[in-house]
Amino acid sequence: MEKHQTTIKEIAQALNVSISTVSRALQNDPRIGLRTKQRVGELAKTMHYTPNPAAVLLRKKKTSTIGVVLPYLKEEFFSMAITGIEDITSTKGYNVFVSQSRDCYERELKAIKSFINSRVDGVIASLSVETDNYDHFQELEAYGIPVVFFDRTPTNFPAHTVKCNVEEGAHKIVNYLIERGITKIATLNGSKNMEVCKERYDGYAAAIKKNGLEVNDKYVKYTNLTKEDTSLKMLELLALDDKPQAIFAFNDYVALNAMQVCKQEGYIPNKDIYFVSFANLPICTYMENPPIASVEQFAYTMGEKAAQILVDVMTSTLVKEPFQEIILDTEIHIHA
Amino acid sequence: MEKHQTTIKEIAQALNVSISTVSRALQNDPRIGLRTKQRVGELAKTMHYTPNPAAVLLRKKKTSTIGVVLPYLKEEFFSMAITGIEDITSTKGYNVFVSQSRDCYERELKAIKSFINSRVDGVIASLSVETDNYDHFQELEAYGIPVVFFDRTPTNFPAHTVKCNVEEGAHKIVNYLIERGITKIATLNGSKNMEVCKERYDGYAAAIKKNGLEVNDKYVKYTNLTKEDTSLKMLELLALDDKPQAIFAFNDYVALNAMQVCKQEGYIPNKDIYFVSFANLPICTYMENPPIASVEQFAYTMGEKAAQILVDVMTSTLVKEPFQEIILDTEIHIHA
DNA sequence: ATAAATAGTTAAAACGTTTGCGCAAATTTT
DNA sequence: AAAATTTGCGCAAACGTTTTAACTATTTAT
Repeated sequence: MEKHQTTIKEIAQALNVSISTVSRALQNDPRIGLRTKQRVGELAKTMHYTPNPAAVLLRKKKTSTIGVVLPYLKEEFFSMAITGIEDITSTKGYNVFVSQSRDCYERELKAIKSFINSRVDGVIASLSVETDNYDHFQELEAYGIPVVFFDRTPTNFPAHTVKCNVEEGAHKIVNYLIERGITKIATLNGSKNMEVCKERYDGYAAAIKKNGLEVNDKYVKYTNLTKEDTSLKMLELLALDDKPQAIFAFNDYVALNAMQVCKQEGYIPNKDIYFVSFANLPICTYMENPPIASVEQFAYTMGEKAAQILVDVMTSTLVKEPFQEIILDTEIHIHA
Repeated sequence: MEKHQTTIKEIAQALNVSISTVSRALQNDPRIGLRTKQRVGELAKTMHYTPNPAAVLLRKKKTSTIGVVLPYLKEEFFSMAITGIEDITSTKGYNVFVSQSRDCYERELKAIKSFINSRVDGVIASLSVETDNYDHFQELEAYGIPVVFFDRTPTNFPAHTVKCNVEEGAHKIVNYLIERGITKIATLNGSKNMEVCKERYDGYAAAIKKNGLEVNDKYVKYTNLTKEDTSLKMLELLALDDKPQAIFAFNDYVALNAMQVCKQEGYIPNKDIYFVSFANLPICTYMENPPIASVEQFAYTMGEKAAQILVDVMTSTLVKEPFQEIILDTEIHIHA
C-alpha cells in the first residue's frame, strides 16, 4: 500500500555514483561537475525524489516549520493575519502549525511547549488576554527559537514586534467623536495587562485632554473579552445616571456584544449611544448598524510583516538583535 | 545560545546502562525491570528529556502531524471545525498544519503536495468549490496517508466522510417556508460539482414536489461562492418578472451577500424577500436581520468526528476499509 | 621531468532513535 | 544437580540525509 519513497541512495545506485555526490549535486555544490549535476537532477525528477524531512532535520536541525499561536481563529482579525503569514512563509517552503489559545494562558503555554517539542524553527504569537508572564517565550529564546509578536505584544519584554499605532488610532477616533460634539465618551477596553489596552487608554485620555475635557473614571471599563464580561461592563455603563453618549470599544467583537446589550436594554445603538471600535473587520460590512467609525488594523499586513521578520531572522538575513519594532500607521474609517 | 537538548544517550551514560535499555524503559517495555524503569523515568524528567521527533520519525515513519486543508479560515464554519479537530488531536499528541485553499483548486493541490512532502500522518479536507478532480487525494492514498473529508465531500470517490444530512436539512427548511404560505422559493446554491449542492437541490426539489408544487428552473441559481458571482445571481433573481418570495441560500455568507444586494436594490430583506440558509453561524446572532431560519451544521462536531475517524485510522484502531460515513442529523432554527 | 594546485569524487561518521537478536544470570522445572 | 525457562539487559543495524576529510586524476607551474 505504502508507496515507495525514492531515496538519494537509489539515485546513487542507478547512476553508479556515491551517495554524497548525489547529495551535493542536488544542493548545487560547486565541487560537483556540471554533467553529473544534470544527470542527477534529471533522474531525481523522473523518480519523484523529495528529500525525507526527518533525515534532513536530524542532520541540519531545521524543520522548515513555524508555529503560530493566537487567541481565536474565528475572529476575522486573526484569520486574516494567518493568511498573511501563510502567504509569506509558503513561498519560502515553510509549513505553519496553528494553535488557538482561546484567550487562555494555559492553552498558550501548552502550545509553546508543543512547539518546542516539535522543534519548530520559529514562532509567531499574539498573546492571550490572560498572559502577563512571559516565561514560556523566554524558554523559546533559550532553545534558540526566535519569536515575533504581532498586535497583542508583551509588556517590558524585549522582542520583535509588529503592531499598529494603537495610541494614535485611539486618539484619532476619540477626537472624531469630540469633533462631532460628543463629549461623554466611555471606553470598553480590554484587560489592563495588555500593552495594546494601555495604548488605547493613552490615546483615549490624550484626545480627551487635548480637547480641554476631563477623563471620567466611571466611563473607563475593562473587559476580559468574554461576551459575559463585556455585557456586564456595558450594563454598568448603562446603569450610570449620566450615561455616556458614545462607547469606544476594544475591538469590533466587543462593540458587537455591547451593541447587543444596548439593544436588549431598549437603546438604539448608534442613535442613543454611538459606537466606535478597532479592527474594521469585513464582517461588519454585513451589519445593518456597524460601529459608526473604526480604526483599521491591517490584519493581513501585520501577518505578512511578522512572517517576514521571522523568516529573515531564521535565515539569518537579519541578525537577532536589535529587535525589530514595526508600527503600522492607522487609518480611521467613518461608516456613518 | 542554543539550549542543549537532552538525548537518550546522556541518560544512558548517567545511569550506566545501555541506550536500548533507556529507550525501552521509556516505552514501558515489559522486558525492562521495574527498578530500572523508575530510575530512567525520574532522570528523564529531571533532565527535561523530550524525544527528538526527527529521529523518531526517521525510524517509525510517523510524524504525529496531520494536515488540514479547507476553503477559508475566516468563515466561522471552518474555524469552528478546526477547533473541533484541534480538541481531538491535541489530546493524542498530534500537531495540525492548516492550509487554506481559498476555494481555489490550485492552492488545494499545493497544500496536498506540501503535506506529502512533510510526510503528515493523515489529512482532513473540505473541498474547494473548484475541485472536481481528486487525483491529489488519490496520490495521498497511494502514499498510504489516510484522508477524511468533512462537509464538502467528493462525488464518486470512496473515502471516509463526515457531513450533515444536507438533503434532509434542505427539505425541512424549504418545507418550513411552504408551511408559512410561501410558494415562490428560489435557491442560491453553490457550484454544481459539489456533492453538498446536489443534496441541497434534491432536498429543495423534494420539498417543493411533496407539497404539490413544481420546481421552477428560473428560480434555481448556482454561485461560485464569490461575492461577485453571488451578487450577479441575486440580481438575476430580482430581475425576474415573477420575483421569488424567498431565497434558500447555500450558506450564511451567501445569504448575507444576497441580502446586501437586495437592500441595495431597494428591497427589504426578510420582509420583501425572505432568506433562509445553511450553517447558523454565531456571527449571525449579531445581525439585525439574520436569515429567518437556518439549518444548523454543527461545525465543531464535524471537526471532532472527522478527527476521531482519522486518529482511529492512523492508529489502526479502525481498519482502513470499509469507509466510514458519518451523517449528522440536522436541526433547523427559526429566528423570526 | 617533477612539484604543486585544482577538479571531481568517495568513504565514513554523525544526527537520535527503535528494534531484532543474542547473551548472561536468576529462577524454575525435571 | 542438570536442564529448561524466564528475566533483564546490551550490541549493533537501520532510518535518509549532510558533511568532513581524504583520495585520485588531471591540469598548471616550476
